[in-house]
Amino acid sequence: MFELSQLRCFVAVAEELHFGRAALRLNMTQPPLSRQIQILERVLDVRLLERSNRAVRLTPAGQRFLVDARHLLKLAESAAVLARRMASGKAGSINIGFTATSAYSYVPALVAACRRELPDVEISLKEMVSSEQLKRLDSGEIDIGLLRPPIPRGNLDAFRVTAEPLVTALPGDHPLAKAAELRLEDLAREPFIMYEPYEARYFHDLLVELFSRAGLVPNYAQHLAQIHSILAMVHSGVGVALVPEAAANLRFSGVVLRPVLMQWQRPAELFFVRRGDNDNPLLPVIAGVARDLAAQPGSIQSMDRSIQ
Amino acid sequence: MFELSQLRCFVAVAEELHFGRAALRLNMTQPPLSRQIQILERVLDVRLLERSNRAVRLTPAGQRFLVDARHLLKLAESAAVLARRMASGKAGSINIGFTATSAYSYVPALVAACRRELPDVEISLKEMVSSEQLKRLDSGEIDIGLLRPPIPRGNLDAFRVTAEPLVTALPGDHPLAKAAELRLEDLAREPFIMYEPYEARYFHDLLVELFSRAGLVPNYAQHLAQIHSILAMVHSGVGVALVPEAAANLRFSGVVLRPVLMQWQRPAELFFVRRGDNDNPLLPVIAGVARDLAAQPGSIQSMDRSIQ
DNA sequence: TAGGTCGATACCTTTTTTGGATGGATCGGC
DNA sequence: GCCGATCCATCCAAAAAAGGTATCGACCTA
Repeated sequence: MFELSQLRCFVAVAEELHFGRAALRLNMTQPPLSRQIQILERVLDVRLLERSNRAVRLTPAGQRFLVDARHLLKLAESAAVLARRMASGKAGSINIGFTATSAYSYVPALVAACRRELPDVEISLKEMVSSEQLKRLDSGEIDIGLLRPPIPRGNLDAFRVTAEPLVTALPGDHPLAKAAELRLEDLAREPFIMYEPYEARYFHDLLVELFSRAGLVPNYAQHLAQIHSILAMVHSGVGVALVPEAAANLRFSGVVLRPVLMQWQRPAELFFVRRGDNDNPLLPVIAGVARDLAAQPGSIQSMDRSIQ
Repeated sequence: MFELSQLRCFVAVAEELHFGRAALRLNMTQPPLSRQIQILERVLDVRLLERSNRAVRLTPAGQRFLVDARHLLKLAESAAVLARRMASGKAGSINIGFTATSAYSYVPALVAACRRELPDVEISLKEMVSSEQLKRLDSGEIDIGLLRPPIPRGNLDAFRVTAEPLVTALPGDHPLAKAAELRLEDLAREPFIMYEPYEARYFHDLLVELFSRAGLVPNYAQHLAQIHSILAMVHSGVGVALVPEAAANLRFSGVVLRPVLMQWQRPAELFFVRRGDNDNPLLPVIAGVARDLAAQPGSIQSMDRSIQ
């Protein structure tokens, strides 16, 4: 089979229709160029150029082959460029897992930043609970997890990307909505909408500890896993709830969010997690983007901080 | 830039994930194979394979490059195949000029035969008068001319493909239509529709000589260039005409064709003409098809010989 | 017919590639 | 934990390929 260097020789001769000038262009002398063309013709078993001692011209097969040769050279070049881009993490594809709640704050910001800074990167997003993400990280089905603690020891690299305070969600016409700030004790007296202990284990355990440390026993009206379901219940007057601040992005009409005073506080944390031995060259680049984004909290935790 | 041989090396290693086996497949030993891969990686400035001393695996960039490498090799192969096919005259494109009258008989048969025997050949047909064809043959705009005599001396190769008798065209209700066969003298007494002396010079000159040799002076009712126009005039009762037998293919209703007895006969001839120095490899192949077709007259001169 | 042009060829030099031998690292069995 | 096996990388001498100079031979021009 022929080689790409021979194609370059052929294209030069076909364009110059003159071996001497083509050789000049290729930074070589005429005899080896003649030989390369001969080898190419012998390998193909096709006469590509008609050399009539006074003029060089393309045969019909040569004309056709010239098109293909140019095409091949162009493809080879772009394959090299693409490989370099992928190796440097400027292109490629990556699978990201995220929790349902992170979709209200961090995930859109991360995706937007990646689209802006890495336009040729294909990001595929999959919503799944934290434990599922850990499993899929291990199996390699996702490259990045955006998940809640706890993060098990092992070959996982992780860093925190958001830490949001919890705020109270209550119906707009609720008496407590008039206050600018609530205390945890106020909530314990109201019917309280709680997180599911399994599907929303992180928030469930967080609130359990919160109330337990404050010595309060809330009045659970309902258990739900999804924040939007919880806000819908609040809206219907079923009770009040504690939700991460980014829930403001849902703009649930008729529901107001109020800061809540607590003795013992712990923010809702989201971690960027990846396997230490994942060699996808995009990973360090996207991790950098994710870290930069986490460093400027204003733009992340809540895309619109006005709490109505 | 890299070479195709290096792509073949890379594909083999990527598929075997084992340098030794890949080298075996490539009919070489392992050390040069290792080096070729290293050269490829250095040229690209991209790590394609992760060699962990116990296992070989593709990096993400390598995975992507493998796709492109396979694609390039496939394209190179098909470019070579196509060049060979074109050189052998099994593929390619050819420009054919033809006269208006030949479109009723020989041209469709030739095109059909080419499509059948040379399915990958692209035939472009251009109708033009014989003199125009000679000009375009000379300039290289057409490769083949299907034209009427005379054919000038020069670097043209030509052979006759059809020789059709002239037949009389007359209205179905004409008194002479009852006869199975007419004599030329019968026609000289009728209003006669004649060919244009310039645009249809061949037929004009042919008929002029015909009548002159028979010592007849026809009564010219009208001069026209195109056979279908002439038949339309016959249909309208403007007069009678002499047309090549293949005009039967037009199936002009209300017009009948009758053989005509002549002392001095000359058929309407059509020639396949090409430049001697045209190196289109399709030419000899198509000339062969054309010659074969000419050798079986039944299928050509008239696709439907029944003269109504 | 002499001089110039241009691709092919001959021949030599340089570079590249090849393949056997070997090195070094890792894994598995005992 | 040692030993042998496996496997890729490296070294080196030999072979092959490519490149360069000089020259040939055909052809065109003057």
